[in-house]
Amino acid sequence: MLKITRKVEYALIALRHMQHIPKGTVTSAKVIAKQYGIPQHLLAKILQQMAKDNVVKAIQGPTGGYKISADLHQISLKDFFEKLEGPLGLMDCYSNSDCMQMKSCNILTPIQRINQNMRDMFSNTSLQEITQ
Amino acid sequence: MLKITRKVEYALIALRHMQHIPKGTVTSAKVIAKQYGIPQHLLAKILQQMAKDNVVKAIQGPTGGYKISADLHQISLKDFFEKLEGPLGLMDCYSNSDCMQMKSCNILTPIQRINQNMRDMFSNTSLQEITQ
DNA sequence: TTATATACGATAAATTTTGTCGTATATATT
DNA sequence: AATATATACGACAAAATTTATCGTATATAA
Repeated sequence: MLKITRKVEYALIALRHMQHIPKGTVTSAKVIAKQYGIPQHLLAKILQQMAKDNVVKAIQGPTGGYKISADLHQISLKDFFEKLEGPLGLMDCYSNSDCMQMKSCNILTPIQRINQNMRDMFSNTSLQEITQ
Repeated sequence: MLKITRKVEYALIALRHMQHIPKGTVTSAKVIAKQYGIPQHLLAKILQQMAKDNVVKAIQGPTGGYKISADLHQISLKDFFEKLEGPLGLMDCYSNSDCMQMKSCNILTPIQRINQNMRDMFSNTSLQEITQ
């Protein structure tokens, strides 16, 4: 429970890697995958998704790869997580709301408080802080 | 990602229920399960685990059931979560440490900071606050 | 032209979560 | 004493989610 997924983990590893090489340099999914022991194809897909989300920029062809294109100071961890994994909530009822137990549930309000605390925490942390 | 499990959810629902009935009253797993639409057998097991953890007390036989036995002010949400689900960490490397990528991992330190924030947050919230 | 990279949908494997079943034991009630 | 109802608990099964693989298409530098 309360775990981040490998998807997010791999994304963070890749970002941190790219942040620590000369600016503008391009790195391929293959190189990163090898260096950190990540399944190459899987990492590629994650990078592709980050490219769609305008976090990184993809360059095709040989000598191609990815480089960071966003200002990581401007992206909160919450936004980043939600780009990759969808709405952030301790329970599904915050995104789904088709829970059958809705009317009888007695912990909705209290859980909402914890949930908000968690969201605030991730909102107040920038991607930059993690990958720096 | 970052979800609590139904196990924890059911446990909280049961606790909150017991907190809102006359003190000393006993409630059976069956009654709670029916009222909140929870699988009875599953809830029973969770209550049994909480009994082992001295959060609730079990009374056997007909007219038996469970009642809260601990001072919920004294139990942090972190401790409660860990009683039910084991060590709390964003990633397995905090409890396992047999991760093959340990030496090449570049996000260990940064993730540790987030992890600590999360643990602090749950340490500073009592079960009472949630179930009151 | 070739080699190497991204793009992306389909599918499979693995893991974790969630739920069920059967049997044993305790005990209040009749 | 017999019965009904509750907890106790291990084994197992179903479901859901996460993680990984595969195949094919496209872009582009050399």
